[in-house]
Amino acid sequence: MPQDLSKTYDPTAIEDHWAARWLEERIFEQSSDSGILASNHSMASADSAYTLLLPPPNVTGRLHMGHMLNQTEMDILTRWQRMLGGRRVLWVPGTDHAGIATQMMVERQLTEEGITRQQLGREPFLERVWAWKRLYGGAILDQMKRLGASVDWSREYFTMDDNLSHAVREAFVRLHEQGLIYRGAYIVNWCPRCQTAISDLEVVHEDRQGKIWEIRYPVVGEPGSFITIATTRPETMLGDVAVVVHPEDERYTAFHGKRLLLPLVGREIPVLTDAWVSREFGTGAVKVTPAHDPNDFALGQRHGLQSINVMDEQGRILAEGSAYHGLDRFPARERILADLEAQGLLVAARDHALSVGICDRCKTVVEPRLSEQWFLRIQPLAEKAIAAVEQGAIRFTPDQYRKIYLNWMTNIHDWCLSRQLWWGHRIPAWQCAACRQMTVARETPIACSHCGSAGITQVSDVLDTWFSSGLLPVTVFGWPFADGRPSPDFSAFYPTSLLVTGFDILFFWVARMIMLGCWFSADVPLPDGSPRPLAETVPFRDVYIHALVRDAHGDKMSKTKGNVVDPIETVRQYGTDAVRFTLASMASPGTDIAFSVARTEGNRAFANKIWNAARFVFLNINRAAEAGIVVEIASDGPLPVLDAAAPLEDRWISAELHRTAAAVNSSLAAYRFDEAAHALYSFFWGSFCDWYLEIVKLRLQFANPEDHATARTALHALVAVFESALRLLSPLMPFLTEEIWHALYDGHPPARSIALAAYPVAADAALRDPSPRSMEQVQSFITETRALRKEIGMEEKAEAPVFVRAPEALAQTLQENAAVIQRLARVRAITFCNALPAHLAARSTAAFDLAIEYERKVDVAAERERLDKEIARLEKAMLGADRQLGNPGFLAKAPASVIEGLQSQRADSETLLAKARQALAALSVGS
RNA sequence: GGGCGGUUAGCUCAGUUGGUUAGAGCGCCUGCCUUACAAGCAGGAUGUCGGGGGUUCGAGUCCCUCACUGCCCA
Repeated sequence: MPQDLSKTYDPTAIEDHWAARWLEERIFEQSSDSGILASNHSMASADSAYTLLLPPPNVTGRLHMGHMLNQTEMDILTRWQRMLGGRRVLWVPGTDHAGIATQMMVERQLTEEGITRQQLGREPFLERVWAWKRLYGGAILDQMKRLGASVDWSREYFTMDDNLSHAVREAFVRLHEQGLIYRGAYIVNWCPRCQTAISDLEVVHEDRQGKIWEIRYPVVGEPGSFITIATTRPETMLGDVAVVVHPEDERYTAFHGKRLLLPLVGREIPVLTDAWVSREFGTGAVKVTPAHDPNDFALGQRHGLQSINVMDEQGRILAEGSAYHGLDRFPARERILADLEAQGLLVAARDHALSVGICDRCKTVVEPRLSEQWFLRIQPLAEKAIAAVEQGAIRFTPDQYRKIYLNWMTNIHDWCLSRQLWWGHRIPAWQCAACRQMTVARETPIACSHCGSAGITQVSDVLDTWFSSGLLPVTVFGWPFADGRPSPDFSAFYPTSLLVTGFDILFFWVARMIMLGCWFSADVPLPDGSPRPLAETVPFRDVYIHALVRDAHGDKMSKTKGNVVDPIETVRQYGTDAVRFTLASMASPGTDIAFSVARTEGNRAFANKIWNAARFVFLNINRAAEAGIVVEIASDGPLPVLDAAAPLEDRWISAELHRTAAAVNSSLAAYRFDEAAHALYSFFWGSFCDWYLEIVKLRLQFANPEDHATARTALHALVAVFESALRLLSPLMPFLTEEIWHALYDGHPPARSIALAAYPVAADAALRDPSPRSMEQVQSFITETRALRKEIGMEEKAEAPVFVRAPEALAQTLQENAAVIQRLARVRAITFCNALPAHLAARSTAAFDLAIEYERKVDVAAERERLDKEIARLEKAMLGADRQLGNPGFLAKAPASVIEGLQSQRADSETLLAKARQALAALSVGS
């Protein structure tokens, strides 16, 4: 006897329980060399595994809707694959140390205590960060656990773990040995607040209203003569080393070779010519500040100019002895402008729209800054990464991201790897105090490799966080290998099957994983010992890029707008299953998700519907038991296929279930989570609950022993279909289905979890069953009868005789299902006749006419309006059909099926039109 | 400046390689506590598929163009 379910569906009660149980029972753990596969292969291979890496959330993070969407999609796919069987399924979780973000959290703490990290010192500071991580770093994974993500928690990693840190060092040293890492002074994006270099990708551009100033630079030795330059950044003039004009700009030909006196500074600078200068922009004369602008830097290189740095790490002016020294860059600008104006050198200030670089993390205006950094020569890696995608070894869904990826990858710049932070993987390079050379080594060296001096110190920079996360697909499976032989995990799980992520980290992470994965796995032999071809070096074979989760109106969620929907809060209100189902049902590839609470509410109602269907099933199992009937619950085997002798509704619902299974399986294979969700929704609600349960009630009679055989068959089919449908729904609503499934088996299910049961797969025989046709006819008759009842104002509970005119075959089907019709349409007797009795309220379809014997209270005006509309619609349809059918081109070229379809539709329209006109006439007579 | 999307019911979105009279959820209107479910049941209304032009026997779907809108890159 199944366990009782509470009267109302309470998601939190069941979800907390199962989330904890799944963890305790460790049902999602997967080893590399054993598992569910009963195979003879001695050597594991990645093709027999379905593997995903969770995009590691920042250790500082809290779960947001984007995470939940991402994890819902991965969880649906892994649960689905796990249930399908045949492959070892592994989903690996972990967190990212998130250099800047984490360092900021701890620095904020220090600020409250009134100290700086510099005062604290590097080692004690790192201790603080680790302490912070131990205390708060697990929050986001705890949230994941509550949501029931079917990851293998035994494999949880943190990017600063010893083994992963060791791998990062190995990767850096190898790249250095391969001559791909170099160090040099270049212009980088510098955040004066974070006080570190940041990558191009971490700079967001904002269009702002700024100004362009025109400033006179006097010509040396020619009083009264000057060039007027135009600039948007006057404060950098302190570092000017030249003024350039276009060589063919006739306005400035006379100035070629002259020298100018740099205002406020008094330094002499040359006038140079370079075709890079745009004659149209500003005055056509540009000041050159190589230390503070990437274009100027390039120009300075071409012309052999000196670079003068006039700003410190915090964006303050660096000009010893000048009045501006120590001023922040923005007040300094005002001061400089004022001074220029006082000297009569500021000739114009115009409004000018410009794009300003902002630090993505702290929103500070980024400063282009000349500094010593470590770079990765990216071209050789990019070539492999391009080839892998062009060869189709990595597929993007939606495909448009392939183009975006290739476009970025072909225009890629060398990667600045160094960050001026303390929290992260410290660069394994030591500088010699004696010879200034760098020693790059796997193990901490004791002496300079160039001059042998013991006076070496490790560079203070750490590596870009994305360097370590880019290595994850190889490092989580054990690379580098201790004995040079690939680890069992690597052989079993690399390449991984799929990466699910958002487009926002396409370049940050996806592209870098492809580059680093292809690079470092290239010399790892395949499990059979053969060399690894490019297609097998990829970190994943498929990339599914999902969209952004927005608010219900399609606006981006943001704290300032106050429209952020907290997933955990929403889950508390509606249940994880409802939120998951909502996200899945809206996850159409390439389209952002407008997350709606109303829709979530609707999906909680869906969960509630299934809950109550389960209660109905259980109620009947219990009633049967009281009558001495024990129902054997169909095991978790394949879907039931019913033969022709079975009752129509059983065959119909079985066929519907098979169709749904086919739809869900093919939809999930194509990442169409929305289609899978819709198929399940309409099956459970539209078919199973609305029709099947109502019909099967007729046969579930346990009072009289003579009904028991019928009831037993009905109950058996009901339970079999319901149990299979639960398995079909399980990947999308794991908690609800787990709870009901266990209850159905009264706590003794055939597997520890429904997630370990078999996934339903459609059988061709069931898909070919013609029974749905007859069932649809019965449904259509019931629906028309109900509509007619409403039309004539019949009370809900009233029953009345009904008359039917229908072709022989249809009449027979209706006759066979008379009991069903009587109950669902609430009619008394059904009389079949050749002509309907006159003056009864009637309705027609192309297939049949029906009339109800009831004192009609027809709203004549409303009915006339309905018929008028109907007639207009049919006339239009007829016209359209006639136009096409009268067109020789159509008849000659269109497929026969289309022509036949249109002809029969035209015939139907014609019949209906005649009936509608007749009804309209009768209405006039009757009123 | 370069590139990529989007525009379908009141709202948020589906709509496969062009093919019969364009769908869903929510919302709305009407009537019902019909013993699984009022988080429910039954019935109902709602679209010149952004505008214009073209290709085709046939266009929401393909092409051109305009408008509006979003994103990415520089």
